[in-house]
Amino acid sequence: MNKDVGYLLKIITDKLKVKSDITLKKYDLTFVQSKVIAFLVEKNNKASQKDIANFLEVAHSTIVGIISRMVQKGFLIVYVDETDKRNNIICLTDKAILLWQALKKEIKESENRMLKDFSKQQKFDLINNLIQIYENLDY
Amino acid sequence: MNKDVGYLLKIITDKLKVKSDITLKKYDLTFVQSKVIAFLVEKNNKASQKDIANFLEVAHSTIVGIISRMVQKGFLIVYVDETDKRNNIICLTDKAILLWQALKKEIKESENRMLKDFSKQQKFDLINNLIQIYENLDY
DNA sequence: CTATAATATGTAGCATGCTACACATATAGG
DNA sequence: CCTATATGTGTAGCATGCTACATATTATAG
Repeated sequence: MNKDVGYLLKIITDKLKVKSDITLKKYDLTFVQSKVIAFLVEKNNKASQKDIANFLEVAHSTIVGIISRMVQKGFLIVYVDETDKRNNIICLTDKAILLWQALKKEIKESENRMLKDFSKQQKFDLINNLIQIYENLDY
Repeated sequence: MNKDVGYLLKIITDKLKVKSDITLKKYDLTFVQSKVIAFLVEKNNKASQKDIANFLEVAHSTIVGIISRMVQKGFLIVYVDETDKRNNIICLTDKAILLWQALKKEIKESENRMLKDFSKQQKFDLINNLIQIYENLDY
């Protein structure tokens, strides 16, 4: 196996996405879509489109498609913020809220599977290393 | 910052791709395309389409687009293997070979920037942890 | 030899990322 | 108030992933 870190990160991320998409298919959700629901739950079911883009750290144009597909499937509702008409406000539908407990379990299990047999210290070091790499990419 | 490992891996990979694409734009190449050239150099400038897909660990259908764009731009030549007509054989053009030294330097620098201030031991542990995560995803 | 299985590639359709450009709405400075 | 700037969203066009299906070629079993 090639041990270049950039390469490893890429193939892990691809694989994680494929595996997660398979797991989440029974809910009619994708990996990224599940992250949007998790974020909205955390934010008490109300966030602007921009907030979601900031959380996922993607370009605003990327979010447009993700949200519109989730609206299409009945997971989200979008309305214009009347106090600042530039903002789209995004909320979960009942359908999404009802899914949350099961979804939360899947997300936790996915993380546990990924870090199977990692000690607390190893996890801590790994996370710090990843944050360091993320920051090193600000050049 | 959210410290979920799956999330960290994703945003690092996205950022690495964006940064690399900017760096490689002067050669008219993308991150993935540079990996194809690196692989072909390593393989003495001859590999099947399938070999490249295996190396990048992507579906065969993904490779079709990557190779055809690289052929379009004059970096690759494709011909059918006469000893086994199922295989497409891929080679670098002179244009790609002439780029290689500069490209190699960029790839190395990218890796160094990413792991700036990591000790040898830290790098070693990180790589082993990543390999472990990759294997844990085989469930 | 011939039928079946395995292997390699191609195509269609989709999801998720990006940049570049356009437009609407708010905010701030004069 | 009005103009310039900042902020949020939308669209177009592209690159890179995927699955599912189709086709061509080779290998293998009977």
